[in-house]
Amino acid sequence: MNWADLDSGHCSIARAADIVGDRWTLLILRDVSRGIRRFDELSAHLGIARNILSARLGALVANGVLERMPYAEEGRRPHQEYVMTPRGAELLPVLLALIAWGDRHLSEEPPVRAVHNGCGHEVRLVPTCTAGHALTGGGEVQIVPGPGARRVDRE
Amino acid sequence: MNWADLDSGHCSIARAADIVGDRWTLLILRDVSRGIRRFDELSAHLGIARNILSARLGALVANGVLERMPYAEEGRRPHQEYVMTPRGAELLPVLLALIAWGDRHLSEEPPVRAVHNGCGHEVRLVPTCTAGHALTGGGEVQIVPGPGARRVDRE
DNA sequence: CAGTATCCCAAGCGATACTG
DNA sequence: CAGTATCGCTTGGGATACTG
Repeated sequence: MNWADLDSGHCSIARAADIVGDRWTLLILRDVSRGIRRFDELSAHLGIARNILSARLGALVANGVLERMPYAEEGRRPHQEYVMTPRGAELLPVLLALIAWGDRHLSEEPPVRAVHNGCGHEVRLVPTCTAGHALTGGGEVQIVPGPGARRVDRE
Repeated sequence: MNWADLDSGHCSIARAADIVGDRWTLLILRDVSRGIRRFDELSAHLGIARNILSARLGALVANGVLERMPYAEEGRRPHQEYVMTPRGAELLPVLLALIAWGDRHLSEEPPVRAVHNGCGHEVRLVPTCTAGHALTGGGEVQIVPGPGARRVDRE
């Protein structure tokens, strides 16, 4: 099989990157997942322009990653919040992987940590082979085409 | 502690996204990790403009993610290859996480798979708490500031 | 409070031509 | 083969003002 014939654009990485692969989206998801959920809070914390934030939130809602919900707590004015959908919550490993790499290679001390809600201990991503082997992480993994791979049309 | 006071820009996610968070870089790393390592091969497979590819490769080398190596196999003209550094190899979990999410939510059938070199079985990322709890993945993880977090200067 | 509406700039990108 | 050099377009993004 010729690797070079596999359509690069239909790869899951490419598709996922189309949704979360811009300068702000991952940071929005980080903030939402940590409890910053209102438009003005996000705007202030991220330092993002309001129109851009609006566009990003709209796209994330359209892609089913976030959901926009009206909140009405008693004694306060009602307001909107953006919350993770299940699909959005499943993006967490992406954030964890970036945190792990950034902590290890770009900082002396970790600026953020990921912790288990229950016990408060740190959470790591352990690459595990379905045959049960734990992978230590040095060139043991290879990315190969799956059943959904497409070939590029060529003559 | 006031979450909103933590400097969003010094987060590891933000720093990592500065390096890998553009439209092409993750795809370049995917290709390099799968054995597409020469300039023209990458250019052809990705469909990226040559000047952009040049810029991206240069940045990745500058950031210590890739290394540029001259290759001289006998019988063939010598050429250049880009190979993963150890630092680059540690980005693999990011790719795995994106693949997992994209496969699950953006495709019917997985266009790419990650497999263990030794046994050929699929590799998954299992979020694991250092206390030993395996996490099933529904809202059990929280992102919190670490020791290296900085506060924003405000009056 | 939660956005839209404008305006403008800069970066990213694609296409193409050229070079050691 | 492995890039660099230009050019021009298009998008992302910042700043600001405005609205229900």
